[in-house]
Amino acid sequence: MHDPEATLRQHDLPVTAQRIAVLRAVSSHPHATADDLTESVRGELGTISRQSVYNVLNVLTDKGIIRRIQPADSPARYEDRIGDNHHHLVCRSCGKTEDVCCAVGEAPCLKAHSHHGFKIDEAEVIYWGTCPACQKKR
Amino acid sequence: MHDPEATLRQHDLPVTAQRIAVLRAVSSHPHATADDLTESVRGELGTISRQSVYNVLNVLTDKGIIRRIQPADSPARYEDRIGDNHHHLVCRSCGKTEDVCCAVGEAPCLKAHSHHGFKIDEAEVIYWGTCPACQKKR
DNA sequence: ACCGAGTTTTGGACTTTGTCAAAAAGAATG
DNA sequence: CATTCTTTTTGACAAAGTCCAAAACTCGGT
Repeated sequence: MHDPEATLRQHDLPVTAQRIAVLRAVSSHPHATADDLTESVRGELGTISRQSVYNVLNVLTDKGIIRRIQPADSPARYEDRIGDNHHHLVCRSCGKTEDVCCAVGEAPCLKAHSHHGFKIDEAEVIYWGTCPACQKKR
Repeated sequence: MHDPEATLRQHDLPVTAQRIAVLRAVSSHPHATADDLTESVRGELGTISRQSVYNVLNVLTDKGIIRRIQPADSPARYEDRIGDNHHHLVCRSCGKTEDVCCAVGEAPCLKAHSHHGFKIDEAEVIYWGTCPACQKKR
């Protein structure tokens, strides 16, 4: 995400300091939670309301500018990297999240046949495990 | 789940009316939420506290007797069917959840190489889409 | 069948994550 | 610049779950 301002204009979104800051924060802290991002934005802007962070994140998510991921037992996390069908690796004990490319060749995970009459539009894969740091701790 | 009582004893869990009822409810209402299950158990026992339902569900989940699934934007759901590595198909608009067998042959989804030093123990797949009923509605 | 020790269940307060709504402030167009 | 429409802010609220202490129950031994 090189130019947050341009990105906003491309999507017909009024440019505000809050949006620019949130966008930058998401970009530089992949997989951060709304809370993490609020912290980060406050460091840059001084203040921002909790609600605004949510507003911005929701708008950006709706426009497809960022992606929201919601692993079990964790608040939602946000990321910049979109449209490349990658998946996630989450640590059960600390929540650390990493990106992984689709492990099984050319996105076969998307080829699920339409089961039960559902119209499938996405296959979400989460690999659960323990991160190196947490492996040491125990 | 034919004999909830026997199942409890097998796992060294004291047998209580609440546990039997919750276990039966999970068995007969696959993918139900804690709230749904509370409803169902109240129909059978008359009363049960909200906390007890959570207690029981947590114990059963810890012991591996039932499985908890937590799709985004939905409260946790519980199921009986465990150990067969099946995945889920969730309707984005109504939350209806169906089981699907691993779509790509013999569980290749579990073969993710250990990335980033993580020790991976599970690959969770959720197929997102629209169920037949919700397709008609719009 | 009863007792006692140790678990469960209960009820109520509390926490976390997020949304709703109305008023104040700010961006963009002519 | 002024107007209009959107955003931001503030504060209340909602859903899902957990924490804690007291009361009730289960189970093993007698």
